[in-house]
Amino acid sequence: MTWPSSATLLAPLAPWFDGNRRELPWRAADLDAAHPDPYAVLVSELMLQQTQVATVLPYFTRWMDRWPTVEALAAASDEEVHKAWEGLGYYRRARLLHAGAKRIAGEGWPSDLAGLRGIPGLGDYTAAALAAQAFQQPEAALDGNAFRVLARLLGLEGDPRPRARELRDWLRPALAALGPSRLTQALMELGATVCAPLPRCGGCPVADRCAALRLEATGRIPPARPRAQPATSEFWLAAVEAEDRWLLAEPAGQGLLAGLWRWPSTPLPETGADAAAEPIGTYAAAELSAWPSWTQVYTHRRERVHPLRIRLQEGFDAPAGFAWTDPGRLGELPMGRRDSRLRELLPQPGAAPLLPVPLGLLLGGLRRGGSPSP
DNA sequence: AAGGCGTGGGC
DNA sequence: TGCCCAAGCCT
Repeated sequence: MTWPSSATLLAPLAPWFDGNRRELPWRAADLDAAHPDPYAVLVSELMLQQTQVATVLPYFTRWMDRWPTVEALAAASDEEVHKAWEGLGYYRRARLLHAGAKRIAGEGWPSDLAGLRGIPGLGDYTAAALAAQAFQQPEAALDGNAFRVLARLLGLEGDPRPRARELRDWLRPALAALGPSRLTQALMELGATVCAPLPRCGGCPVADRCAALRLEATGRIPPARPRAQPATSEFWLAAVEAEDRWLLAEPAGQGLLAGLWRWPSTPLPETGADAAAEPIGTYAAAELSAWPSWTQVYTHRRERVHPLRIRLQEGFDAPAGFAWTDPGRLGELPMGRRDSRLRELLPQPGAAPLLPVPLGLLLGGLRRGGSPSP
């Protein structure tokens, strides 16, 4: 089918956005000029990948306060970058942003979309978002919001993402006519606040021309994406203390919780396994206590976490991949939510464990240099 | 190219 | 409680 002209169809979005936009710290006041701080846009875009605005706001403010320029970020250490990202999730973004800042600090900003696309962490969407919002180039940034808005307006059945090239070509005249930065942000803002998965069409400036609304198909367009719900597995998560130091797994280079410090952990033994009965032996735990468990949800895993504190009378050499850590440094280490949650529990009194603790398994594995598990 | 990668909010 | 989703990217 033939679509109407993008500039005509989307024209009401420009005045709507000028009158309804949220004030966000990375947004330029003047939407018709080049952005005064492309670095701010870069930081915000990386933080906003798969993350809601409300979650990002405090992180963004702290980040820009600490590293106000791309050069400042380039000079930061990996550990402090991860610490500043702590709790935000998808930590690879922090490493990619750090790497991207180093490149930009050394080589300057790329002048076009292809150059931006080559910066670590910038995919099709983010590179175009930067080109449009920071540099006023008529590049179409299609994120989940834009895909949803355009799919509904045009009445596209099925997943709109495979039609990205087609949609970008169609969108280009409207970007030039309405302003690249303005239209890019208007599309996303409309998707985030009005044309949400559950839409509020009463407040929509383009409801009069929306194919999905006309067809009463906003519930079907775009279609929801199927997701697998993995089974839950159970783990002990152990704060092991000896001679006033804590045993921690050092950051891994890849995989779940890469770049972050973790407490030792081990799966709960199968019911009836011998491990639970294994003697503590020479480890001589002076104190053993537990806190209530919780369910830790990741994208592709669910863990039932049983937090535990073990104080030993004597230490032992940290196995490969582990390190004994001074209490004063504990708070400086970047951790994921699971591990920071146990760190926060430490000052609180625990109780006697309700489940049999496989101390032999856990400590034996550690003493033999078992690989750190996430 | 399908799956891995975190966390919190809304309903 | 459980399920869906969120300004995606990388391999």
